[in-house]
Amino acid sequence: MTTAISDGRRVRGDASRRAVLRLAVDQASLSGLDGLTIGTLASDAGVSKSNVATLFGSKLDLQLATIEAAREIFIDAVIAPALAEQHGLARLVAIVELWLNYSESRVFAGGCFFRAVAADASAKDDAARELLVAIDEEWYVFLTRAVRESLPELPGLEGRADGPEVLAFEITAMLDAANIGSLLHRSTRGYALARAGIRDRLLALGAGSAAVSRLVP
Amino acid sequence: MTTAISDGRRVRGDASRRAVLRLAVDQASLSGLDGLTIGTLASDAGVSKSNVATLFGSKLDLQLATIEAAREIFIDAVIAPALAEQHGLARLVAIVELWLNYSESRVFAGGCFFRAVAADASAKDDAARELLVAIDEEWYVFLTRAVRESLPELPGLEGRADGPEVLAFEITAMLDAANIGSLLHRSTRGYALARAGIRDRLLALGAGSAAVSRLVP
DNA sequence: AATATATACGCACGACCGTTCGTATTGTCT
DNA sequence: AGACAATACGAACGGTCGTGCGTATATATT
Repeated sequence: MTTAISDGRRVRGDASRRAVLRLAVDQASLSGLDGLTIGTLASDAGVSKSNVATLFGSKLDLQLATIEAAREIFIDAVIAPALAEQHGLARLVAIVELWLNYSESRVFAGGCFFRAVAADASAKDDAARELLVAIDEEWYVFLTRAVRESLPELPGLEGRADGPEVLAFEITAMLDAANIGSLLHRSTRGYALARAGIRDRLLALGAGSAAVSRLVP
Repeated sequence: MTTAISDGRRVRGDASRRAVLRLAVDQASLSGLDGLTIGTLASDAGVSKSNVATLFGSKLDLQLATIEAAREIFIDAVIAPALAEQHGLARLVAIVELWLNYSESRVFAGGCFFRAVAADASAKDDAARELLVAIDEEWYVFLTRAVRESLPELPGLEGRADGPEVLAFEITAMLDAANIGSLLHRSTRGYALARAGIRDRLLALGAGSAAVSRLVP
């Protein structure tokens, strides 16, 4: 009589899945989706290996659930707070600052989850890669829209049909470079360079200095 | 009587090492330094597993040799041809174009070798990571010097002490973003965006349009 | 109350991992 | 010529991987 999805009974199981996934996203952000192993995960979570296996069915399903969990954490850390800002340049600047904070504060132990697993996944050809591609396109749509909504405050971008796309590409590039640099060199220099580079870019496009004041090291 | 390094006898062994390493760099560029396995490598090379093991001593030494081999291939593909260009903006533009070609033509099967293995290695704490950090710093020194030698042709960069460093960071960021994008999305769109972004950036800094004419999709 | 479902466990399987033996062969040096 | 070092191989080691099986328990549905 109830719907096919009967969550009532699965309260215990969902709690277990959530606890395992919280460890999984950190482990995957450090070692990639292949470095994510059921045995290590079970040991860290204090449960049996076969339990983790039955909870997620297969390794691939575990990877997919891990990616989805990381996506929700990312939304909570960056997307949702940015949407709380008002339209326009203020939101665009907020996205940049929130993203840099998301990377620098190590919401995931290995920095940005999606950059950490992209290298491993891009060489494969399974559902995990497809999901990551979809999430990446989702990000570009979100960021490009934020740029487009800032056009009135970025007069330098007028008359260029691909202006928003190029700027979204440049911003993403610098965010990723800051993330990678901080992981590889174990310093915060990349974050300062990204803030300086993006701020200069926005100022060159005619942004008001007050609007970009959030982007200072 | 001869030097301690007697390469004469090792001709056969060196040839074997080279053949294995040529496969190793491709495999590592696709699967990372951890995905590089002695068994698969031996199978692909048509030799025994124990042979590969004895040729390189240990897994770590194999990884280090693979990184060194990739470094030399990268130098041949990008650094050396760029140094053949004259000083200044021409060389800087050549570096960008050579790098994009190096990534797009898949000199390594998995795109840029160093970006592919950086994710896995940055979470570890061994000699492989140190070597990759040193190579990355080597790259930044090289690129920053090329920017500095272009200062007379980039008047927009005057008066900014950290100008060359920021520009080198931005260029590297866009090159990496093009590389990652082409691998994840399996399209060449990222390369066009990187060429457009870097060209616009150089033009905005006062570069002559002739000097950057190489950067067109 | 009876049945079905979802956790959770222990156990074992085949496969692959990196490493290490013993051994044969080849090339280099004294 | 003889001693020595470097390839190359086959075989086996302990370890971990993902997966499947049987079983016990707790919850939900009938």
